[in-house]
Amino acid sequence: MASESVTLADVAAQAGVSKMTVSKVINRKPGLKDSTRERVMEVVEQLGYTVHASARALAGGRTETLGVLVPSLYSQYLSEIIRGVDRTALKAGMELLISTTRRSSGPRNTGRLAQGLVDGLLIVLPDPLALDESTLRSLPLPVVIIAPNTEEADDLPMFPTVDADHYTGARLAMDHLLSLGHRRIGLISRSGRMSHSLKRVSGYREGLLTAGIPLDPELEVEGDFTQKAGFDAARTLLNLRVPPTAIFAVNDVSAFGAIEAIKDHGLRVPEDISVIGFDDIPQASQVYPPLTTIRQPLLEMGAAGTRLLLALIQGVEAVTDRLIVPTELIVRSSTGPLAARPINPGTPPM
Amino acid sequence: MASESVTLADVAAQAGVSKMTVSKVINRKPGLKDSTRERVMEVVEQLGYTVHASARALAGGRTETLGVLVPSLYSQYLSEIIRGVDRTALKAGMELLISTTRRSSGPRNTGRLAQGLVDGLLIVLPDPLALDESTLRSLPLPVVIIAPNTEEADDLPMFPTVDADHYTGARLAMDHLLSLGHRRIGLISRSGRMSHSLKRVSGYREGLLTAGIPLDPELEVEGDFTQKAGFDAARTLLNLRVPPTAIFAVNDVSAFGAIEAIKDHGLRVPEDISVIGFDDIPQASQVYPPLTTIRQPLLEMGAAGTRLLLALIQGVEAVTDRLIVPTELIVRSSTGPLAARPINPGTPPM
DNA sequence: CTGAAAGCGCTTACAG
DNA sequence: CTGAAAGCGCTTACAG
Repeated sequence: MASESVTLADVAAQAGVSKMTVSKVINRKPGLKDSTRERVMEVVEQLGYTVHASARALAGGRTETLGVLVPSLYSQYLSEIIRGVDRTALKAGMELLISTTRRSSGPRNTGRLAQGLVDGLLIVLPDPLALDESTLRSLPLPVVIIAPNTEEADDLPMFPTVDADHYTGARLAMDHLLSLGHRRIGLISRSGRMSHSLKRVSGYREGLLTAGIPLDPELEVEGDFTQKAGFDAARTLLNLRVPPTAIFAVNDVSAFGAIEAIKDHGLRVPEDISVIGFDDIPQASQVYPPLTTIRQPLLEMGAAGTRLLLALIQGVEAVTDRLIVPTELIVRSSTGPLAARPINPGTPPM
Repeated sequence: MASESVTLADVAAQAGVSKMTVSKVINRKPGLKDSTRERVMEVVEQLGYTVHASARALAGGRTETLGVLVPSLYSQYLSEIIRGVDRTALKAGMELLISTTRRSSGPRNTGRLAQGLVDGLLIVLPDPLALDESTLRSLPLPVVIIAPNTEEADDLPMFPTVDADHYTGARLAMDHLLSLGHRRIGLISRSGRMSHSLKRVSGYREGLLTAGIPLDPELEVEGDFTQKAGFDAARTLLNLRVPPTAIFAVNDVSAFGAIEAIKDHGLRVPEDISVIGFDDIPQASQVYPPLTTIRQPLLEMGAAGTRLLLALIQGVEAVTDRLIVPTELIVRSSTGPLAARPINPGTPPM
């Protein structure tokens, strides 16, 4: 299978020029006769020559490649960010190499990425400090961190970060529900101290308070970002003596579970209960009913982080070290105006 | 940020030995005094030295890294295969570098992977020939293809392939439904000529025929693997004069859509209608009701492909060039025995 | 407009 | 048990 590799020297010999000249042609450098350029290109085609990336990296430093480090490939959330990175990298003529941080891998679990294979590194960190700080500090190349899901983002002063505006997004969700007339609004949150989730919970509470509605601890149920937990949490909410007329789930997947639970309970979405999610993962528009949610601009976050990194690589001073990308309300069909009639016959209208 | 890179030479100088000796320590080669080994390791730790992957690749050939080439990172299907690859690679002490085939990227769109960065390449090809044949032929390194979704797998005689047993899986699904007493079984297929889907359709038809049940074209509705299409297809099936009592969707996502449609129609799963999917994506166990489905052993496929590749790299002759991994019936809660009473009051029991 | 030389950081035979 | 030399395939100054 392994057809022998063709090298620069082979092309040079075949074309009757020096290796340098071939190198210049390959790298589109100026200062060559067009005829020379053409002749070399012909030989390149004919021999099927491709640069040996490692050799180029060793010699020149430039790899024309960006690295992306993710905890896993296991969520659409991450895939979407990577898509944004991919597009922007592509436009800039950079290839992409992706690697996952693995529990038991070699030293400084950044895989091969920090070892001279790429010009810069994008680290996507949805979990609190998946990499330890000393690992981060010793990275010998430009780095940008996307979605640093940690309260202590200030602990990472050495790198620029990109994140979405979770708090404002949650306020957007609450304003939407409030404007539809809902006053009794349930929350499906996430256990633990993920800062994303905490900020969204703050948005929920302050949205309520700002509207003059007192908080009711009964209405806040913990989930864990899974559909199952969303289902269970919604069921708890539905069994309240006075159930909510709307539910804000801090992520879409929980919202899917909530919708299942509501239907299962014999009620309809949004006629009887409205549901709003957060994230706007691709599936959000494909479920039934299509989910109203807060779009977390994953694609843009990937793109913005990439642009930042590209600037760093070129030695340009970053405009900002803490980039916050705005979130957006996406109204679909899972939310609607507060129904005139009470949900449980016998319960007085609120 | 870029703390200057520490090289082999730095370590050698600091430890008072030759570069060769340091190299031997790093690569765990025999023939060194333990005391030397220890002294070098200390300096390595102290200086935070890591090998420059490119330099090693250039000099030695060995990169201790496997490449995975995927069309995108955008499906759980692919992620799951990669997980299998990741695990097996990890056990073998190999790092993983992932890249996507991008429409407008450089020559021979295998990204940087074919350019001396890895010892071997795993290509995951769920779409028919995403890479053209000449690209494939000129790959100068060991290659294994996973899930070659094409009728013309024989067009790729140069590489070993790994795939799941789609036909038998579909037969398993039909046998399950048939054994529950269902006779009128709807199919949600996929348009186009994807061989995965075609094999599953064959399993559906031959399952029916083998049970002595004639085919009814009305019962076969085309989807496109999305939840929305599954929803629509199921609705079509439900509106038939004599609707099916069970539905086989050729992928899980379509099955999710079908379940939505059934609930939306005021019927229950599985009491009124049974639904079985195909793939067993992680979500299948998280939806409500948990989905009965055919498990496509994605993880095992990734692992098997990796083992094959590892063997190729070591120059071992592959045991087989066409590895077919068995599928498995996973019974959960979306299927049940044929109900005694008819679905539509007024329709005579079958 | 083109080329000969040096060197990137490592490993592989080969000596001692 | 340890080391000096050559070379992997490229690019970067520097000449001409």
